[in-house]
Amino acid sequence: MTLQNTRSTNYPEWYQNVITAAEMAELSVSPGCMVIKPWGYGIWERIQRLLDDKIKETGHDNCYFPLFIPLSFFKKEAEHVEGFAKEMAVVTHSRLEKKDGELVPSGELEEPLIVRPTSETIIADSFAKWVKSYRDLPVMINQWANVVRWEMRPRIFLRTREFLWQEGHTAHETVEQAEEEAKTMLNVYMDLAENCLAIPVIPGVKPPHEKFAGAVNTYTFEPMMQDGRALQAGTSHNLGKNFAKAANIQFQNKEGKLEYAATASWGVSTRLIGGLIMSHADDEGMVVPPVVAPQQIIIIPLYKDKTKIDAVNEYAEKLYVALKQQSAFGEKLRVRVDNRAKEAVDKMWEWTRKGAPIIIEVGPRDMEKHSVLMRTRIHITADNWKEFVDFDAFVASAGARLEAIQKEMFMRAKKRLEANVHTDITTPEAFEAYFANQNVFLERTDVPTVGFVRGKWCGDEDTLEKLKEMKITIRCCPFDQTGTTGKCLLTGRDATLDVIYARAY
RNA sequence: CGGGGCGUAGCUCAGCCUGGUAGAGUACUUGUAUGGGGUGCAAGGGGUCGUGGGUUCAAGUCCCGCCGCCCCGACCA
Repeated sequence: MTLQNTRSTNYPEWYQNVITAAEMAELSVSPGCMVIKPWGYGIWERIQRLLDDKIKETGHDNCYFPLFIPLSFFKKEAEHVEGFAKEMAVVTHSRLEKKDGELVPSGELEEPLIVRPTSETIIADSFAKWVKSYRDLPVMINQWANVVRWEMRPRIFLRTREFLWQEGHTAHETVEQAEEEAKTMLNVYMDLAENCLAIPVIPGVKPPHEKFAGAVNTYTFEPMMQDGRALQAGTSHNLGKNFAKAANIQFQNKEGKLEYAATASWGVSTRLIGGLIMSHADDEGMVVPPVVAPQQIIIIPLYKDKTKIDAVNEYAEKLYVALKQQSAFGEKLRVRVDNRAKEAVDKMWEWTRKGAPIIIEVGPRDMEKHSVLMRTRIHITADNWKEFVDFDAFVASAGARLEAIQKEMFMRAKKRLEANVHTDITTPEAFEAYFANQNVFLERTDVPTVGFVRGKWCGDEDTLEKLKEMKITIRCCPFDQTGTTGKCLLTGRDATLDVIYARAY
């Protein structure tokens, strides 16, 4: 089976095809929710493990807060509730009763419970109990959890009603410290994106109208998908004293005076997997960067000569054992022998669709030559798709090969990003003409493509309406501001702020 | 919540106009010939045709109600 749609013919359908073909996830019978299948969940587990280490290295500890949050908690921070009110799942009853043969909700709760869309409010409430003195600060915690946002138009991995994420929450003595925390964690995320997921990003700060509801500053990194759209992959917020005031997180400072703490929060979700797909997958299916691949090397024994099945199995096992002792990226290799009772060629294509970085086939011919047949996923469409490599030479080079694949994947994506951030659009007319085109696969040459535009923004109120009209968003104000004065791309007025304009998911 | 479309095998769909034994491709099982770039041939298993009612000797097909899903809008840290 090849994908029904390609990136060129139908990009959104192609995305769905990849997920199905790679057996990463499927839509559940429960509307708007997804079933994450082993290969997709395996990638999430890799992300979890790598990020969890970084979270702990930066001084945070894991803990767990309740799924249900009393409705009243959301009344405490006005902006916050406004940001989430339209997508909350509300629990109003505690049991079912049989009435006229129908099961109907009964036992109405005194106070409705919200299924957490995010946990700032309930965690702030605990922080208020935990923090009495400046000696109790900072509090630095993280939780791995599921959250629910009742999205109207779900898209698998990108926008589902329930998704998995981590949310870090911290409390500090000063707003400056909260600010530093937010920036530190943005750097952790960028490290994850670039060095683990091989996704280059543009970091920056969100403009005021795109901030997290209730935040002082929201930091973000914005990768570019293969159709030139941006995907908000992770954010980090300096919440200032807003949530502390709402939840009454107060402490006595060194002078003995009561002061409100400053808080920060940060999160990334399973949406990263959507970003991974749209950054790396091709028309043959998924391509997983070696660092996050649940299995990095797949060994497929060839059984065409039935008299040699045992010998081939033994040969495959020998290769497996040898590879398991090798390392890449400072970890032992993850290798699997696929000896399921399926045709070898079917297994080979299955792992191709799943995007395993290296697929090895071993058969009687290889045993004689003491070699293996190697194929790297990122070169699947090249002419020299297969390579016979000496057994020992392959074992010795396996780690380095995976590291080279990781690097090449990152460079490919970086090249694409750099080639599609346009800085030569300087007038509102040129801006409108550019975004009049649709977002399509960036490698198409038959139609205009659309990427990011980096240009000036005056920040005036009337620009927001125009953005909405054009369905363009300001992704971020990049950290590397030029400081020059130019014309706002929306109004033509003088402006000095550089921003990234793009269509987004 | 407005506009449009669709519910038939695990999946993609035909059959409906013009009522008369439930179909194809694919996937799955078995056999066979194959086998290092996606096999060929043969046989087989799998369906309350979304749901409730109506018309009829007879309903997947015609009529009415309901439910669900998809697309376009609105909405979307």
